[in-house]
Amino acid sequence: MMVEKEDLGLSLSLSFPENNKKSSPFNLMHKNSWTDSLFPSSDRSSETCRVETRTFLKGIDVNRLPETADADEEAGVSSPNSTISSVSGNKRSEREANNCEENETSRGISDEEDGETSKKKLRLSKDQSAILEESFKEHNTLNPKQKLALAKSLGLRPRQVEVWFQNRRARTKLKQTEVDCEFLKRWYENLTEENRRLHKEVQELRALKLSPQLYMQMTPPTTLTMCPSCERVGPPPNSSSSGPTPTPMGQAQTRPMPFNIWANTLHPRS
DNA sequence: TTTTTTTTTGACCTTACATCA
DNA sequence: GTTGATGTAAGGTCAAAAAAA
Repeated sequence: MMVEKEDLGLSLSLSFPENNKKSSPFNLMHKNSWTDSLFPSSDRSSETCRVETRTFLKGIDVNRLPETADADEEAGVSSPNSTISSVSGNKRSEREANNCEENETSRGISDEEDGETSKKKLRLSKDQSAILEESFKEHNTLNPKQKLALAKSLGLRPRQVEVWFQNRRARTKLKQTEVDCEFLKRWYENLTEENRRLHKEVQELRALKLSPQLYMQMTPPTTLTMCPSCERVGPPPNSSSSGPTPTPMGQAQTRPMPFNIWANTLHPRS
């Protein structure tokens, strides 16, 4: 039984660094992956095969093109728009069935072994995922050579690597959007609170102005200084408050607004 | 332990865009 | 400059598998 779940989930934060720095259609007849040629035994168990693959992969620089990118693999590079996948009118289910067959063959699972259940979806192994993740950290896109090399080193088809990267980019972006959204939400809440507080302060000041005697005896409830160059309201000389957190009445409240609110909190966008 | 629900993820489709001959 | 072929990014979707309830 294959239970290889690992938390390779996307982890994004408000302050993560910018660390990141795509076939012919599936050749369904081309079922011999390099894994097969490496591990030709037909009755080898999939686990044994994975262990050996793992051993083999140790020390492989997945971003380095292997010395010989064989012509068959090159021909196997596909794009999502490859003519056969989108024009030939293949039914999805047919393709998936065929792909599965191919995948399992490349993972060392024979057809006889899987029999009727050959429609099972491929699940990348822990090591394959880890290597893909590592590679993604270095480059979130792959040129054809990198894709080919990575596919070869992982025993996958270039198309699979391509798809993995496409999904990874999409899901990273989605996750980042959620983070951005959460940040904006908190920002909005703080602004709302600050606005409410300032309104209240204005009301109090107006009330005081109506009674001049009292007004003259009062110390200013708020001491604000204005930056002459940028014309932003800055903190008073003794203020220790920072950020948009609400402060009690009578204390200075400042919220320096950077030009780009993401600048110090989120990754720079391209 | 079994069943149901939710989440994850591999794969695909479509559209838009860029590049090249 | 135009056109067709090709490749990729991005957004959306589906569905199998795994995890959680």
